Amino acid sequence: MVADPVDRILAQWHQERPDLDVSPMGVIGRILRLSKHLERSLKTTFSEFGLNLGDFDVLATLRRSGAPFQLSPTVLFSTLMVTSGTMTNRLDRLEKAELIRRMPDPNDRRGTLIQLTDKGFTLIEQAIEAHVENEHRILSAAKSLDRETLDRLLRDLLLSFEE
Amino acid sequence: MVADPVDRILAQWHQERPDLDVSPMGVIGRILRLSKHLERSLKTTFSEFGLNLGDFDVLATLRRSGAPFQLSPTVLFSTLMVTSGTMTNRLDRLEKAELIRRMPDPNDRRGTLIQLTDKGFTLIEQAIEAHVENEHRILSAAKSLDRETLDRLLRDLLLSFEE
DNA sequence: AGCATTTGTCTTGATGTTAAGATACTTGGT
DNA sequence: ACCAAGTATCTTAACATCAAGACAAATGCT
Repeated sequence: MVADPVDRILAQWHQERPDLDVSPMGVIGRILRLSKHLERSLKTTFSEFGLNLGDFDVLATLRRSGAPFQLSPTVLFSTLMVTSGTMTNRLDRLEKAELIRRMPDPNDRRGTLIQLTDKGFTLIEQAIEAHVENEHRILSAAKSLDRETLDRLLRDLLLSFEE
Repeated sequence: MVADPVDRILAQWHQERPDLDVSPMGVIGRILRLSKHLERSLKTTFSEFGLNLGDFDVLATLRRSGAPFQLSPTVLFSTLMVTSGTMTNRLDRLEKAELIRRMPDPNDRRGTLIQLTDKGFTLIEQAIEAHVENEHRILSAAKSLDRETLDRLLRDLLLSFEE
């Protein structure tokens, strides 16, 4: 077995605090570290389209929601696990770039509907293709990875948070 | 099989863009989303000790490095995957809280050694126990999770970034 | 030994995120 | 129909992070 940085961390803790059962650090530490690597990789692709990760997420969420490509800010910020203030900020930015537009919600005068503009649609259509290609490249670097099993186990864990 | 949020995202993309093979989004999306959940959970514990995640990481790295609990800023920021500026900022904060101290590196006049103070040692000693306990609680929420297999697969993937 | 390159740390300015709260509107109970 | 409670969005201020670069000291090449 080849050791990774997390194995070295576990070995240090075992040395220093043999009384602690640090085994959960394996799974948790690896997920946290992987997400740093992943965000770093993904950023590169997004920046080619003038987007950061958060802005991409907003556009992609609108795009995959299907025609007419509109969702409320509340749906967006709760889907993406950010605060409402963060979403206001993102939407301001995207609106200024003319990638989305804000429209009054006809059914709720408090509400707003966020819609992809044509420009936004065209951009995310290209960005998602580059993004998916990039994701393929990233995973193919782990040659013998059993992706299906990993997927299933991650789902198990994720469901323990989401239900 | 129970669907998680990522399954729903994949289904939407399949509907909207059947031409794209979005399968890598499964693994990658879950890792990113899990890390958000995890960071949220871990934060709660750290804040009981007046720490944020980054500060905890610095103290824990020093603690597990063993006596005399000192490392250079460069070792710290490269271990923790942050920029040097971020580390300066964290160290300023921790120094002001008297949890670490900066000492000149006797072997390199450009360099600094960061050392845990007694106060820092005592604090991280308590925090790490609460943290590990919290991690056990988090993982035990996924009752039938095959943690060993998940650990191995995550290591496979992590190694593809770290080598 | 001398000089160009690299390394270690910090500074600066910009940016994205958050928590807390303000405001306007809607909903549900009586 | 009224009103309390809840909801949708935005505002504000504080904060952590980053990229770029400044500076001093160490290293390595000739």
